[in-house]
Amino acid sequence: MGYRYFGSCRKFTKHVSVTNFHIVNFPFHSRSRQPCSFLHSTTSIGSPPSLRALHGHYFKKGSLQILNSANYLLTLYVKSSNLDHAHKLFDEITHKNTQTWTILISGFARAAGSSELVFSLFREMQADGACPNQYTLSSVLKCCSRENNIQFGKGIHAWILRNGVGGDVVLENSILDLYLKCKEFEYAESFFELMIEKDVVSWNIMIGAYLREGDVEKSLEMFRNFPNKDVVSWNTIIDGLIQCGYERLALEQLYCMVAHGTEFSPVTFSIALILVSSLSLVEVGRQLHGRVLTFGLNSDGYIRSSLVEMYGKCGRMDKASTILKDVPLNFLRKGNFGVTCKEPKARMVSWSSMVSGYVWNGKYEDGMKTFRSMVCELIVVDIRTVATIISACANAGILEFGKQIHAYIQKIGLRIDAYVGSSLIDMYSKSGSLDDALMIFEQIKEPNVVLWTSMISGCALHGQGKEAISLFEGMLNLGIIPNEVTFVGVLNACSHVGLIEEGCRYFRMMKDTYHINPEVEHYTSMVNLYGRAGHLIEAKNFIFENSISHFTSVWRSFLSSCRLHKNFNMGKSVSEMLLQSAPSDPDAYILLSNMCSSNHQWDEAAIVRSLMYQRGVKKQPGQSWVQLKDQIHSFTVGDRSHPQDKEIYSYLDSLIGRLKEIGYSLDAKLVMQDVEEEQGEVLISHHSEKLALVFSIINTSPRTPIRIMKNLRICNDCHNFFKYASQLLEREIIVRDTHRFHHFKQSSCSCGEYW
DNA sequence: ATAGGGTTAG
Repeated sequence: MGYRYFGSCRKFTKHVSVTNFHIVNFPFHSRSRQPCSFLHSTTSIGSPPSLRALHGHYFKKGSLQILNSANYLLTLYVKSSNLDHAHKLFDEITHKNTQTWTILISGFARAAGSSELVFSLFREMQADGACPNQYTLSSVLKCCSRENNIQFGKGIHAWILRNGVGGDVVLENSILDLYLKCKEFEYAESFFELMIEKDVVSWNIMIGAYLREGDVEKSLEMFRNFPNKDVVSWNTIIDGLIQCGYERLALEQLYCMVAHGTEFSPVTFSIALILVSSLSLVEVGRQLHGRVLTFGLNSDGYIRSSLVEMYGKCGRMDKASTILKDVPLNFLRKGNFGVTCKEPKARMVSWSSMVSGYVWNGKYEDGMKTFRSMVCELIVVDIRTVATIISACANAGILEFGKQIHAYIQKIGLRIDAYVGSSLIDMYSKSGSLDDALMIFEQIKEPNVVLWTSMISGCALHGQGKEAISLFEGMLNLGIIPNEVTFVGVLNACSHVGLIEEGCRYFRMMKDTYHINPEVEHYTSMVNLYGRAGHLIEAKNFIFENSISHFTSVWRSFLSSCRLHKNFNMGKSVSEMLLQSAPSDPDAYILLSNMCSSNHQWDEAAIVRSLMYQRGVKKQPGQSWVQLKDQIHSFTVGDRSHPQDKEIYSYLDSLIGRLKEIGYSLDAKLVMQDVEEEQGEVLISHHSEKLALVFSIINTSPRTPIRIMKNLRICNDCHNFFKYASQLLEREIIVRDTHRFHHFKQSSCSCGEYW
């Protein structure tokens, strides 16, 4: 498994490491009965055209005024998601009864974006003299809880109390859900306590609500103490744990579920597939796939989309593509309404997972092609799906593709909300175009904390510390409450430009004013802040005062600072700790070895390197890529596979010569001791970013900025090389490495020599 | 008729 850029990961880090995770056979029960009986019980009713024929027939006979026939037809329209036709038929019915109103209201209540219609229908219903029953009320309540309309919901609750319709467990569950979704927890809890009859749904609602709030302990306790768990209870707890970031706990619960003898539902499969793909348990994923096929569940659109995502994340795009295209033939013919109404959504998700999958796997051209065929096949994407794709582009740093999607959004007239806005800002700033990011930021009408945070983090990434801070202050002035992610951005911004006092002040503000417990990112940023400024003793004290010496990223940052400030004694005394706590982290060895080399301790550097090889620790191969028109050109060190190979190498040689004339020198010691490369042959002159640079020079017009992405930190020599190149060629060179952007201009770099 | 399946920022 190679390293990839994951949309869900923090910064440009590698995928979660699961090397110490045992792959075991998934303990499915062999005595499984029909796991998903409802798939077989779905009634098969005619397709929409035949419904319209039936409608015409009834209309001619005048039997639409016979309520039973009219209501029956109305039900058929609603069940087949033909809400427009249902509404027209509804208007034709002159004498409506409670059932007529209820069928239409519950139909619209299930659909998204029709809440206003539901509320007005409900008012008309009462004005018409029809009395709402429990079904009507639950439907309207569902609508309220989805739209967070507590006002209208409370009105209904009051109406229920006034009219004494209460006491029904289903209705009370709807009320409970409403208060929980609207975050009125105290009231909801006492309501739950006072419910005379609680069923499994009531418990599931409570457990799900605690998980949405991130209260894992409370929900787990409730879940464990509840004896009558059903499959939804398990699904709720497993999915909730995943959402809260407790993937392993979720997997544990999945195994418990099997041990408990609870059969999987289609939802379980869907959740389980996403879970195993985020843990990279490919083998378990394949077993699940087999199980899905055994049960004939591959016709479920949601399951197919989870399979596409799983294979995409495992790098098996071939498999993902097969699943995307192999829609079972019997599927559309079956006229299975339960499935059809979900199908467009599921198709959309599958296609977008496919696009993101290609991007994650570095197959950008395939990603773009897939996106284009998706548009050609008239698959409508919603705003949130687009956000996912843009986020994948952001992590890959593929500006051109991101721009195309941005253009597509504008073309189809999707309103750019805070969701898509944040992903666009992230995409533009991670692709090196901070100006475009700022432009988006200014366009968004309803900003939220995520939007501000993406802009702040974008500035931090480009070393624009002052701008990040003024944005942050502006956000506070608007009364937007920062969260832990916002502070990561602010602290990073401070550390990138050495604003120690401000950084310390914001760190205190985070703890004291906003009561946010610092996480490893905040601590690392603080250590970076002190270390970069040369306050190594403060950094070390900070590490011990906060008992954060078990975090490897903290030591990594500290070691970088030791190297920067040439404090070798300090560096060596901590590097052992780093090696101990992270014996399989290649960066630890490289940092230590580089530091020894810089201090002319060649023997020690060699020892560190051989230790690394002995322990089987492998450095991830360096890779740089640039985008030219529609194509991504990717290079590894000493790469000779590019069609323009000869041209690139001869230009590179002459460029090295010309740069040497203006002062560039290749540090011989660095060449000898360079451990960035493990191939034995020293190829520092042919590092991937140099190849990418030369390729761009050859293929683009003079003076246009060059943007290069790299999956590792840029090395000392390349950094130096690029500075001279920017001077000689009078071009701006923008390099994104794993930590930040470097803007090379007129022989200097925006990072101020610290990275 | 009530609960559960992909959703932006580190």
